[in-house]
Parts: sequence; C-alpha cells; structure tokens
Amino acid sequence: MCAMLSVVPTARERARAQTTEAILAAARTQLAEVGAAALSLRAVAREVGLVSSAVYRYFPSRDELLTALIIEAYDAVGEAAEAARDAASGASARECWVAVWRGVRAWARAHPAQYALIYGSPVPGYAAPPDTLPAAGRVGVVLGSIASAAHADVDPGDDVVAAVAPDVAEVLHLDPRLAPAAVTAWTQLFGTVGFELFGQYENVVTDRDTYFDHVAGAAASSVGIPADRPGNHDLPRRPAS
Amino acid sequence: MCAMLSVVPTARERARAQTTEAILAAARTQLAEVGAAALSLRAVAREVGLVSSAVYRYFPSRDELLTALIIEAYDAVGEAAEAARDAASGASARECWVAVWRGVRAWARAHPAQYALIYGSPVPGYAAPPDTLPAAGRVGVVLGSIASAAHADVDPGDDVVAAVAPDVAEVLHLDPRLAPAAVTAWTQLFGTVGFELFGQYENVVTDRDTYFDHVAGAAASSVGIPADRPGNHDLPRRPAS
DNA sequence: GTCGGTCGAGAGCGCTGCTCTCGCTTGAGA
DNA sequence: TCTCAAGCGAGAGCAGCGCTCTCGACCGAC
Repeated sequence: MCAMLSVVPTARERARAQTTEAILAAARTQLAEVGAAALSLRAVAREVGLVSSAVYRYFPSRDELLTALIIEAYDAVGEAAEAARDAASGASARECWVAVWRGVRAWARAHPAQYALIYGSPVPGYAAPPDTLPAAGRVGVVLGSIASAAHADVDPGDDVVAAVAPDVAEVLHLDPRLAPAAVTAWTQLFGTVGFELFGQYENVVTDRDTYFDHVAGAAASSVGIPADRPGNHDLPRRPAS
Repeated sequence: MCAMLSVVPTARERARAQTTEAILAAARTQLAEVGAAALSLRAVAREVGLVSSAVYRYFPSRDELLTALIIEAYDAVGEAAEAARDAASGASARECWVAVWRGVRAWARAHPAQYALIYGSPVPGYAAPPDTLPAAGRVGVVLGSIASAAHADVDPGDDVVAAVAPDVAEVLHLDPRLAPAAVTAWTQLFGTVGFELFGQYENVVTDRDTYFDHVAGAAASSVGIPADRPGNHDLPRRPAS
C-alpha cells in the first residue's frame, strides 16, 4: 500500500525516477535552446519519446516543471560558487571573494537561460514557490562566509542595520552591522552579471573581464575585506576568458 | 501617391494613427495585467474591437508590438528620472542624485511589468533591435549629468578606465576616470530595484525604503558626490512610501 | 467618375497547455 | 497463487495562440 516506505525501490519506482530525470534533462536542453517562456511541454515530451499527456503523470503542469528547473538552477549556481571558493581555499579572503564572483559570472555566461530563469523577470503570472527559497540563498551564504572573516570597520546607520532582516546576519554568521553591505555586494554581483548577460553593457563596457574584476574588488572593500597589497586596489589578472 | 508628404493628414491617416494608439493602449493594459510573455495579440485585438488579423495591418508581428512597448517603457523610465531631477533642481547634487534614484524606483514599482520588459530577461528568441538603444541611455545620462558636477577624486586603475567605452564619458560629459564608477552606480540602481521587484529581497530586506536610500547615498559617494553634511552619511527621510 | 490602394472580416494552419477516457501493466494483499 | 486497485502511456479532444491568405467594402488621388 505504501511503497514509499520501502527501502528497496520497486521496478515501477525506478522507472518513474528514470522517466522523471529524462523529462528534466530534456527540459534542461530545451530551456537552454529556446528559453523559459518558449519551453514547450509537448516538445519536451517528444524529445523523451512520450506523448504530451503522459508528462502530466510526472509534473502536474508546465509551471511545476519550470519550478523544478528553477530549483536546479539555484543549486547549480550555488555549487558553482562553492566550487570556486573551495578551489581558492588556500588564498587570501580577497582572492577567495573574487574567485567566487568569477565563478558565478562564469556559470551565468555558460548557462544564460538558467540564469535568466532565476534572476531575470519572473515568468508571467507565476509566483516563485517557497520551495525555491533555501536554494536561492546559497551564493549569499558563500559570500557571507568569506566576508565574516573580515573586520567590520564599516558602520552604516542603525536604521539601515535594522532595515535588513536579522536572519540574514544569523544565517551568514555575520556581524549585523556588516549585513547591509553584504546584501549590497550580493545585489551588485547579480546586477552586474545580469546587465552583462541581458545586453545592457552593449556599447558601454568593452572589456568585461577587467571591469568585472574591478567591481568585485570594490565590493570586497565595501564589506571590509582588505586589499592583499595595501594601497593597491588592483587584482591579479584573471587567467583567461 | 505619396500621402506622407502631405502636411494635413487625411482622414485615413488620422484613423490609422488613432487605431495604432488604441492598439498600443490595449497592449499596455494587457502587459501590466499578464506580463510580456503572456501578451496575446488576439486579446489585444479583442480589447480594441478588431479581429486578430486586422492588427497585422499595424504591427507586422507580436515582436514588433513588443518592441514598441519596450521603447515606450525606456522613454517612460527616462522621463521619470528627468522629472525627479527637475523637481529637485534647487537642491544639492546629492539630494538630486537620491531624488533620481527614488524616482526610478517609484516608476518601477508603479509599472513592474514594463520594468521587467526592459530590465528583466530578454523575451525568448527576441533580440532587442537597435531602435531601443538611444532610449535605453536616458537614465544614465541623468545620473551622469549629476555626477559630472562632482570632483573626480576617485581614481581606478588605467585598465579599468579603458574597459569602459569612451563614448560613455563623452555622452555623459564626464571625466573618463569617473566613467567606471558611473557605470557601476547605474548598474547598482537597476540591480537593487530589480532585486526588490523580482522578489529576491523577500525575507532579506525588510525596510526597503531605508535600505534603498542607503544604497543610493553610498552610490553617490562612490561617484564623488560629497555628503551634504560632512561625516554624516544619513539622508533626509524620504517623504512617504 | 474611375480605379488602385487600404482596411477589416473570416477561414484556416500548425502549434500550445491541459483534460478525459481507455486499455495495459505492475505489485501488494488475500 | 490469484485478484484487483493503482500507476502508466496513448489517443482524442478543447480552447487558445501567432500568423497567412482571400475576399468584399471603402477611401481618395487622378
């Protein structure tokens, strides 16, 4: 009766998991190719080799399928940030910070449709379900953990400190006085990446790599992460585009 | 033969202009109600009292209709910025700067769908035509004109200055050394407004007004606009939400 | 007054999301 | 081991979409 309690999955359960994954994979492909708004459930079904109505056994609507892709995307960008941080584990806080920024940007450039899905305009008439909230914070957590090592020599007004939810400082293990700067830096990261991806920097920023590194460095300073070489705001050249 | 050269518009020309405006008005309404991706040309036609095929006499495709709305939106946000600047004409550079930021945010909150249309993810398979480029820069020009009054005591590295297109400093009548900071502030304005509008600040920023003013003030400082009262980064309370 | 160009209506094509029904298969309980 | 409810895929179908084509009606320049 209640097969979900079974430890050993039945053949039917395995088949269901496989089909679900196949649908998600096809949806991921189509998302990258045509974008979120044009993602067609029927086309996904065709790619999987199913008839459209069969897909509804797995996702009750197109929006539910999109929600699954949104969560995947949040996790992916969070993993990219964590991987970049881990790869720079031996480096200074500032190098680590810049590495995470670069990691997020690189992921976004490699997966523009998924980036647009989570940081672009919300899909019409579609409110992001609360399922997405935990996954959405992963990049912020990574940035916060780096910033928490810095000394809080920045000090905004009390009202600004109170304007940020107390949970933020708590989740990020951060001095509450640093929380507004952290939120601003987090905003700036995705604002800059978004502007580059969505074409706003066309005819505005020519050398995107250099400009991005500059913004990352300035943001590091704004959350109290000191420059590696005092008095020098320049950063080591990024490896390659 | 060539009625376009006629100074006095014929009845047919007037009717055409009226119908075009009626279609645009209906499209604007529907855009605000259901969003860009769900904007239906057939629904627009119904609202105007036309059959769908008749709309194609005025706009060759749904994308062309969207383009017209995009240009309208760019103009509207530009006008909002200019109006805010003009309303604060007697004030200090910093007050003027913050007023423009508030004006853009207020417009965005009042017209979220139009904001999403121009600053959200691009519509799928749809490349913004070059028609939109001049209108897109109006807010930047307003911000730049305010910043140009400030002394350029900020000095990024030469490579960063070179990373920004020379046209930017030229169009904004700005010291090229200030251009990167101006671009960053411009990015931050729309990044912050976008994050608020698209729900990223849910459970993160509680007092959006206070936080936004703080960011605006910090951005003013970053482009070299001094605080009105030295040593005090706080700003006059905004009038009302 | 004529006649070419413009306009709106209507039918139609292929696509979409989604629902419903119908059989086949699976697997747990008797 | 047999039974039967539940799960599953296929297919038909509905309403809506963007877009095209054709056909009458009307406007206005000549």
